[in-house]
Amino acid sequence: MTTLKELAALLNISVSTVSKALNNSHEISDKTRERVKELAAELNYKPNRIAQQLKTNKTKTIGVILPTVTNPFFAEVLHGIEMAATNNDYDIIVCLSNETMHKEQRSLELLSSGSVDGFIMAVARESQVRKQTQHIQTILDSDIPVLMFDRVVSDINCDKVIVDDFKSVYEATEYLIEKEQRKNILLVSNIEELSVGKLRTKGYSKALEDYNLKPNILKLDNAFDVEESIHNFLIKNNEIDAIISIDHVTGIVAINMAKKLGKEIPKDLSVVGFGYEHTQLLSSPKISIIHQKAHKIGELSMKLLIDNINTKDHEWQTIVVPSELKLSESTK
Amino acid sequence: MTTLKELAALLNISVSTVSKALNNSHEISDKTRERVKELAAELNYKPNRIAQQLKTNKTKTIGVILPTVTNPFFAEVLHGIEMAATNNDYDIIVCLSNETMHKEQRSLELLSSGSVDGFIMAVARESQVRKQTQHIQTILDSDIPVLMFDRVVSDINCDKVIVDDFKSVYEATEYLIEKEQRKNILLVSNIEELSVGKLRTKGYSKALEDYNLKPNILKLDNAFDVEESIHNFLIKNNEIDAIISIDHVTGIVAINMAKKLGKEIPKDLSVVGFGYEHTQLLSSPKISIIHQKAHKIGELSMKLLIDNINTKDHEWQTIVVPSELKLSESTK
DNA sequence: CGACTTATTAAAAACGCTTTCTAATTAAAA
DNA sequence: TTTTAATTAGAAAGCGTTTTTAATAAGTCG
Repeated sequence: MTTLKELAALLNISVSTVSKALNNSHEISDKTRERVKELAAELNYKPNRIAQQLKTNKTKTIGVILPTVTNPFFAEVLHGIEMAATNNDYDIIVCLSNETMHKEQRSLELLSSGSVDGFIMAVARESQVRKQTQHIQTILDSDIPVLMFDRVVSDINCDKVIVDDFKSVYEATEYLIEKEQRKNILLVSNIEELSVGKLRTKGYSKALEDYNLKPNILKLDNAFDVEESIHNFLIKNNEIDAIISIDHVTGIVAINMAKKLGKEIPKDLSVVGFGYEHTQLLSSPKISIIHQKAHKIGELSMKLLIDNINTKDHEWQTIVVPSELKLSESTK
Repeated sequence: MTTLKELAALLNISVSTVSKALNNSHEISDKTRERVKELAAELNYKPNRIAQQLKTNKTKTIGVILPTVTNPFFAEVLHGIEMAATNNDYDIIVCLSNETMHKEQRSLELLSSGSVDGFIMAVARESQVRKQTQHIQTILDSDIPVLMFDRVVSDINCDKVIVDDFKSVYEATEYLIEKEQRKNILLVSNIEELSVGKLRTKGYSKALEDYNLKPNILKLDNAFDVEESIHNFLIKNNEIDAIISIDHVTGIVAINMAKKLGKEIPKDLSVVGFGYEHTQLLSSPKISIIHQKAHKIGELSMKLLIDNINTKDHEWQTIVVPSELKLSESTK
């Protein structure tokens, strides 16, 4: 690795001159600037980024802490984050909490000692369920900006990018009631424990309440056999004429189970799930989905955080990214 | 942020003593060590990692360059990489090439100037197709270790972790022929363009050849409507009694289309696809899959790279991670 | 022509840490 | 008491940059 020192020695000038020349300082004459740049190019000189970071106290790196990356939602968000980072000349250090608090805490602690300029995170399930988020507040207290997305802690003050979970499910439910005249709408969920799960369920409940219908919720968070659970439930509750799944698996399973019971979709039963573009291809008929703009969430998060970092008096914002109801073949 | 200097000043001792005390040097007496550690704990001192990295010339960070992370295979690999990294006290900086060469090159260049101790990468499609991999060789030439997984450049010498694409499909095909007496086996693919796609197809072709059966391949790389294509194909080729899908989508679609045509699975038709744990839940009957040990690939890659970094005379290795045929309900 | 800018380069300090080398103190040995 | 060894602490150099300050040469002006 070539260093400034080496360049300086070879050119018989001082280190500072070399540095300034490479950074196009006006203090340096055109002639020496040329000489320096020429040699630098020849020796393929690249400034050592660690040294720069130490000196400037800026890393141009963001710590990204995700519960998991095998969930397509987080994968898509990560994609958005990475793209926005690249566009702004930032790198990302990715840590996976695996939904545990101690891993989340460990990553925050480790990276907060100089490695990153800020954090983007979705809170681990454990931290959220046990309401233990002191470790996050600690980071904020030491003046490192944190942005939370999707899974958010309400009593921590920071930038947030969230999804309109309540509203999107409310509207999907409303659609089934108003446009399709459904009366017995079942909600299926395997994420009831999560804050987003609760919000989505509330959207559903509120809609049913507003239309004087009776709610029906099938919780599968710890179900041993999801297929069988749904299958049995549908047998016992034959009056069900619509299903809303608030995760990206149980909706498709519900379609399969309903078909198995001889139900015609969407004639006898409508199904709406959560999902992404290619999710729809995995069921027949193709499932109607509530599509979260995961990529956009990632992109916006990164932009907002960078803005926060570069602005003196940045004020906390909460951005809501609306989801889109993408109707397909599993609804009328 | 508390620094060594501050601690030293408060304790009225020198910076070097503080440093040594915190690092448990034998040169420091128990008494002062105690004093130092106590104050450090009180002020929540954490050594600045950037400074450490500059001083020691080790970052304990690995650059991970992936074509994408929305493909479940790479997501799973990333998960494995991250876990192994954590277990060995390493961080990862993740870059996505989006399958383009210039992004891949940019990331390599940027990170190679001090930011990481090594790279793990799967070559971008563009680099692979155009056979432009000089930028990777450049990194190796500057003595930064690189490990390639899955998508590999044969004429670059470095550690490699690959999948037995040919063999796994050969054996799955063989299984259908020998154990299930299938005679008309169709291969469905939407990744025919990729090197892995070609390898998998070869495994299928070879098996059919060895058993004197006639191959039947349905390419859907650019299909406008995957469902319809498969549906129509099955109508026109009613003799098909088994399907192998070499991606993680078309297998499930095939199951759905076959059911639509009144075929009973697996009685009339067996289906084997590629996939991961939760893929199986998305079809009914649950699809039998060739399961790539993506997580293991990631884990092994990281371990091997770290070994490379810490060993003086490390010799290049190529590790093959066998895939597993996970039979489920879509086969007899 | 001496004081005063201006342009250009060099020197030095600093970022926060590790580590080697040196110095001082104490205890043990002679 | 002197010598030697062991223990402990400090000073200083250095990692590769950036940036502030100082130095030198050259040009400007009254």
